[in-house]
Amino acid sequence: MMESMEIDREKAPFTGEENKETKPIVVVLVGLPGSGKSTFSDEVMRISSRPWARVCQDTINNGKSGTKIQCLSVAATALKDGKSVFIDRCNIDREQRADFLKLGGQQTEKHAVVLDHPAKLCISRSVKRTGHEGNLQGGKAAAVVNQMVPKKELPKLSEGFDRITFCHDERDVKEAVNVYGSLSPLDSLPSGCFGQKKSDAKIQLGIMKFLKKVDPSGNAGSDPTVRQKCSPNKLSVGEDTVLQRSKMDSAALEKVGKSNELDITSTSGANSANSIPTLAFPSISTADFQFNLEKASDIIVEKVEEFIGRIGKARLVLVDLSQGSKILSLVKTKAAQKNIDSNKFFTFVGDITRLHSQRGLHCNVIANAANWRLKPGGGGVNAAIFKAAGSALEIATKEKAVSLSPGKSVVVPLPSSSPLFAREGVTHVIHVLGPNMNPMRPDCLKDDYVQGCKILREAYSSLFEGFVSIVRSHGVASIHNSGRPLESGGFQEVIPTNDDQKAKREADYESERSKKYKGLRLDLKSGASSLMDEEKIQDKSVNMTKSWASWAQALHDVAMHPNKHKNVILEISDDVLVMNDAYPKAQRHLLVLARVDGLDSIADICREHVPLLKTMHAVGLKWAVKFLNENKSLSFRLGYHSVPSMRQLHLHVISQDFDSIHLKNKKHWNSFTTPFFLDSVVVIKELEDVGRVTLKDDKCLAMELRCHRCRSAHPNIPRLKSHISSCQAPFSADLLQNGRLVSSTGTDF
DNA sequence: GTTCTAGAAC
DNA sequence: GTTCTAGAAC
Repeated sequence: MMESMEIDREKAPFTGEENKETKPIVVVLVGLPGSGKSTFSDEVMRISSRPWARVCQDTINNGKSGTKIQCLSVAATALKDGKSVFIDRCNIDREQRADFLKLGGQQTEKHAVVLDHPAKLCISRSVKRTGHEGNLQGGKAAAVVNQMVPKKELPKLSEGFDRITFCHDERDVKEAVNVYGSLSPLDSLPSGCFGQKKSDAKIQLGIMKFLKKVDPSGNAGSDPTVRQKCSPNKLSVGEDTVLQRSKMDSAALEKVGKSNELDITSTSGANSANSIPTLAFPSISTADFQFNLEKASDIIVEKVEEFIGRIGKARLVLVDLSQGSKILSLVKTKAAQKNIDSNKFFTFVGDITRLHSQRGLHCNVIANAANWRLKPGGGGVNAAIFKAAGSALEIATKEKAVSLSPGKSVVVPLPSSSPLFAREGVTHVIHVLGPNMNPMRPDCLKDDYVQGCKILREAYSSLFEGFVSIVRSHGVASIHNSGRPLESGGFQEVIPTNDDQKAKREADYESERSKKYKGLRLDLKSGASSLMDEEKIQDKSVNMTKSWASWAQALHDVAMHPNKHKNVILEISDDVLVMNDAYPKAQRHLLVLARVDGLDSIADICREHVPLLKTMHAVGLKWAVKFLNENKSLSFRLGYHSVPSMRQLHLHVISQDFDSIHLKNKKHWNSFTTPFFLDSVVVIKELEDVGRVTLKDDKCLAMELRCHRCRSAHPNIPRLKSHISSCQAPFSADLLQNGRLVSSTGTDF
């Protein structure tokens, strides 16, 4: 496992220097006439805060069409001025693009944006356009496009591009416009191929075969200059800042053994790599669980040796985030000593959640150094993988198992809805739990390395067994032939739970899953969900109103059945009732409840409720004044939570001392001191003026802790509370005006 | 909404 | 080691 600090280096994963200065970008637009290249660049330039120049061959000669040489010269000038440039010409084949890839040398990023619309569409567009300009007869325009179609050769990373974006429809184009348009002068984009259809490779291959231009394998390796450029032996770490992406990748690749005939192309984003099933795995138990590195590296090599004969052409890759990783170098050395085939097993530096997009290494399976609860969090690889894979992985994991014992693993097919599937091509995650030697962590084995080594061996056996089962059951075919990963072919180890708590969780699991995830299970079951599930899903889609958990019903119950709660009610009428907040967050903290059934929160309010809100405010204000008469040092705000936790519309009347043992966390604080708290007077005014209330996102609740008076920031709740106990700064003018703050010195009464 | 607690932060 | 947060469970 990697430490979380290392995960933080994600943005500059290699040396941390990559992003220090941002290079201008040469964006080579690729597309037929009428594909929208000019529109694309215009759109980006319109919204971008970054300096751009559009180099358009059609207009470069004082509005008339010019030459490629002119384009190169204008582009070079723009780059010298620090501008990024769009090369707005068809750039339909490799040869046309090659010279633009030399622009600015290594000081520029080279991108391609492919506007790959159907030729029919391009023709109809360019016919219209040329008709307008009167340059070409419609028929001629069609002929020009048609002539170009067979020459179309999609760009590849091996040509020297750092990044290629394929757009197949208007939605893709819009997305790409946003991506480039929102780049600030300091931003850079991740390297790699984005949006490529699986069929592209085949079409491309067909064209190439037809033209006999390129090695039909489609490999960049057919280009000797690239191969040489990529030779790991020619690199040293110090060169990284000026290296281009393809070099970075190969530098990141720490091949086991001394051979340098490694198929770099298979790791540079070329399609051929996608066809080799590859398991990327972190070193298990050596980070957080403090397993001895020497022993761990022995076990890794031993287990790799045992399994390497069983995985066919598939590959195992030990991954670590840091360049100087001890475990990588130990394993590398030991694997070389044992002459393990370095094409099938090697070590690799990179973020395991971004091996394809950042490092060009496609791994269809990744291992996760999981925790026993199979839950996100905990830092390191586990946190990173769950974060990168999104909720889809959590749900898919729950489908397979709820806990894991040390030495065991569980194979989880990754739903296509997961970003890891879409971006990285990961089809399976194998969670594996190693032995813990860290006394600070649960289930520590103390120094029992006899037991520890046994469990670590089991862990790798289980992991590799899982990978073997994936390779054997569907392997290559599953990676790209379907829109979603196939179910694992039988292998999985669902761990029987062995203590009461775990057993309880497992028992709860079924009912909980049906409660929480019924709407999401469509992703998991490929149209084969049971009738029962479908009924539940339909129910959910019909009933769109928010459902409230049982604990959130308390206020509703009081409002509907006040007789049952006489002891807590301070005042009651037909419309409203007043009660103390059960967990007051300040010296004085009341709730004024609406007694109408069906008004759960401020989201249900519209103009017709203004009289009710005015009543609630008047009642609340009356109590605030009463409290002020008892203690003139207090001040009050009356307002609603944008998104309340408890059902039944309720107005908070809360003194601004926030002196309470019940105020314990950030959510408490921010729910009363950020825009999440909607002042009653403001809500009423908004309803009267525009007929609806603007709610605030619950992002407010995660904001930093700031004093509500002087706005100073504080690192944690205790420090904040200590500060507010003495801060006497005046409240903001905004609060003092408009009657939002009720105090004895205020203007309200 | 609170309580409980693992694990992050110090 | 203690303090504090944040997520899960209710």
